[in-house]
Parts: sequence; C-alpha cells; structure tokens
Amino acid sequence: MARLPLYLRALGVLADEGVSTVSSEGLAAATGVNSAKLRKDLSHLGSYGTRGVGYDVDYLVFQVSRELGLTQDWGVVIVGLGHLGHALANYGGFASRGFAIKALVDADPTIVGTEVAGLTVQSLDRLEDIVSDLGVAIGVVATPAVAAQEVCDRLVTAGVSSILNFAPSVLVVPDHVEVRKVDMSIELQILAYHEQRKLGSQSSPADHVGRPFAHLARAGRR
Amino acid sequence: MARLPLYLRALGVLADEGVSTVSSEGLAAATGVNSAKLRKDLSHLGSYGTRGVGYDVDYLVFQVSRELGLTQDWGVVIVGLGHLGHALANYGGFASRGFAIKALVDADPTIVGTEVAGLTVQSLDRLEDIVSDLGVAIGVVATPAVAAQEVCDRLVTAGVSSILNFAPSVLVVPDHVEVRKVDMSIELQILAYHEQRKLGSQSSPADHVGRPFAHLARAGRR
DNA sequence: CTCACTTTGTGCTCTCGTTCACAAGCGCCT
DNA sequence: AGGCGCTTGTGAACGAGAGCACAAAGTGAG
Repeated sequence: MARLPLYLRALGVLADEGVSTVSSEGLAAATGVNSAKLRKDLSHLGSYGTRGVGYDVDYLVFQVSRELGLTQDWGVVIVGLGHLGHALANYGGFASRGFAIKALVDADPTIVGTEVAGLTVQSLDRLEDIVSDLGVAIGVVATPAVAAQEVCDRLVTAGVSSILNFAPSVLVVPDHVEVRKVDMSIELQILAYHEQRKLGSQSSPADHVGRPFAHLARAGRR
Repeated sequence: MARLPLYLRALGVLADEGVSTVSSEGLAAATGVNSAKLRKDLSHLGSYGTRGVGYDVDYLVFQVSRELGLTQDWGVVIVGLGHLGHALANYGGFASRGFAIKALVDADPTIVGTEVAGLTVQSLDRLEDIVSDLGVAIGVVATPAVAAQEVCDRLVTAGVSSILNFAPSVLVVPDHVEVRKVDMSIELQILAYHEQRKLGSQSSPADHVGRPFAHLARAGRR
C-alpha cells in the first residue's frame, strides 16, 4: 500500500518522542487517515496489534520497514544535476531510509567532475558501467524532458528496475520496470483548478486579455 | 480531474510539433491513459471533439487551460530556500503555465537578501505583508519539517488558500484551504516496496545484520 | 474470578472511478 | 447525393477502495 511510508514517518516521530505504544486512532490522527483504513492496512501485514492496548511503536516500525523492503539498502543513481538534481543529492531523507546514493551522472561536461554532496559527478557515457558495477537498482531521472526517455531507456538496459521520474514527460518502459513520477507543475495546476472553483461562484474576475489563448475564444479551428 | 494537466502537457507538445488534430486514441497513447477514460474526462468539460475526426489541438488546449484556471495568472510565494527552494525558484515549468513567482521567503538571515532566480529573498517576518500586498494565492512550503506547520498556519492566516507542501510532514489546515504534498522520500519507498516484491520469490537476499531493526526480529516489546 | 472498558481485526455496504461496448454523428469518396 | 468508415460521447457492468459497525480479544480493577 502507498500509505505505509506515511505511517512509517509518523511512527518514527513517535519513537523519537519516546512513545512506546500507539492506538490506531492516535496514529490515524497523526497521518490524517481514517482509523479503520489504517487498521485494515496494518492487518494486511499481519496481526501486530494488541487489542485493548494498541500497537508497539518500535515493533511496528520494524514490520512496516520490512514490508517496504527498507531493511536492506537500495543503491540509487541520480541522472541530471541541475538545480533539482542538486537538491535531491543533498536531501537527507534518502540516506536515513536505507537509500544509498551511489553515483551522480550528468551529460554536461562543465558539470562532470564537480563535487556534489560528497560525490563526484560522472559522465553520462559511463552510465551503464556505473549501474552494473555499483549494483544500482533505482534510477532517478532529473534531466530536461527531452533527454528523459533516452536516459530512461539506458537505465533500463543497464539493469535498473525502478525509476523515479522528475522530468515532465511520460516514460515508456518494459512491464518489469516500475516508474513513479513527480511533477511539481502538475501539482500546482491542480491547485489552480481548485482555486478557480472556489472563485467560480463569484463574477469572473478580470479576464486577462493578452493571455495566449484569448484569440481562440470560440472559432479558432484550423 | 487530476489528469487534465497531463493532457495539457501532451497537447502542448503536439501543438509544438504542428499537429492540428488528435484522436482520443492518439492522445491516450501519448499520456499513458485509457482512451475511454480520456474521452470521459474531456466530455466533462463539454463536447469539444468532432466525431470521425478527433479534437482540434489548439482549441482543446484553450478549453483545458480554461477549466484548470490557467487563463489567468496565479501569484506564488516560495517559503524556504534550501536546495529544493532554489530548484523550485529556478524551475521554468511554472512561469510558462501562468504561475508567477512573486516572492521568495526564508527564515535564515544569511540567505535573506541574496538574489535567487532574479528575486531578492525576503525575511520570513514579512510573510504576511508579502502575501497581502502582492495578492498571492498559492504558497509553496519548502522548509524543514519542523517549520512547515507554523509557516503553513501563517500563510493561511495571511490569506493563502492553496498550499503545495514539500516538507515531510502532515499539514493541518482549515477546510477552505487546499493542500497538496510532494514527498520524494515516500515515492522512493514505494519503489523499494515493488522492488522487494519482485525479489520476493527468490530466496531472501543476504539479510543485512547491522540494520537498525535487527534486534527487534521477534521479541522487542518494551 | 468476574466484569467493565478499551482497542483490534474484519464482514458488509456503498460510493466512486475505470473499462467495455455500442449508438450517434461527421467527413470523405464515389 | 448516398453510403462507408472512423471517432466521439455515453449507458451499463465491473471492480477497487473507503467507511461503518460490531464481534473477538486483551487489560486491569474490584
């Protein structure tokens, strides 16, 4: 389930606070999830709760981590070291969850050779060697959209079986490869949509002339 | 619908290629969506297709943009200019979609006053003034987790009604405020989950001793 | 030991979104 | 002008997920 990482994060906070036991109600409140849904999620990993008491925090952290596959380390390679790649390389949330950034790769010769977050950026030419030599299972694509598919193909060919895509493009991959995408622009547009719906009841607010589509108002068929 | 931005992006690419007409099948292929689902999505905005022909690309771009509220500009403020905030401020995908980054804000005095992506970073103290003076509707939270809720509260109080949260924490907001979250660590964990399921059929691969939960293997109740 | 209280685990219902399949509509070719 | 092939729009079946509500199970006090 996609909610397990959320639970794990909340459990980590509770553990840091020294809480040893938590009820489904309490954990649900901390994660913004319905308590019945949470219990059902947890019951899918086994019966790890105690009726009348709740869940042991440390034990549940272990079980959820095991289910998610975080009890082993996963090698990660980041391709593309623009601003976003930099941010990802420096993000501490990866290492603390069992993800080891093994290599950084970029196509730009002026970036190759520089040091980022303690690693030397390597050339895109060596991508295949890096993946196979370091046993990397997960590839992070933080390139411009035009390069994303090619980088993705090469990662897959080299043996990577999971890809996290930050480029605004749809990646096509073989069935055995998992892709997840993060697109900040899409999230913002969804917010704009809801924002507009809120304003929708009011009179249409100052329709900007000069916006790119003004000329298409009704005819516009080529 | 949350898929409209995806369609819009694909339509933009088609328009750039000079394609004037596209079928639901074609657009579905470009976005990785079922064609019936796509047609149903588009039919919710009205009958903008022509049977036997397809959809006029430019006209559909306009209609989708209007539905999403992208025919007007939205003011955005980014709070927190660590690596991620930098990346967001420099990301071109925002401005091209009608999102105008109006201000950058940080709490760190050593960052305040520096220039990022053509804007001068301002002090967190001035957050309320900035939001009301510049008419900002959308706030982006790119702070550490501990600061996220407080920043969020202040944004809401100042009048922001949509929040995009990059911090790894659950934000609680009043009902009229929309929150969307982006958590890269969670995405990676989901990949790890699937990765493990693939390996699951094989014999358990070298269970690392020394991982933080090894001691909890079975007893571990406090 | 028993009883009252708490909290888990789960059967059932209901709602929402997805998908199939096809009728209606449009353009092109003859 | 008429028919043929293509594509949209949508009714209907299907399936997955969410939430309610309750039985089962454990704790602790008397």
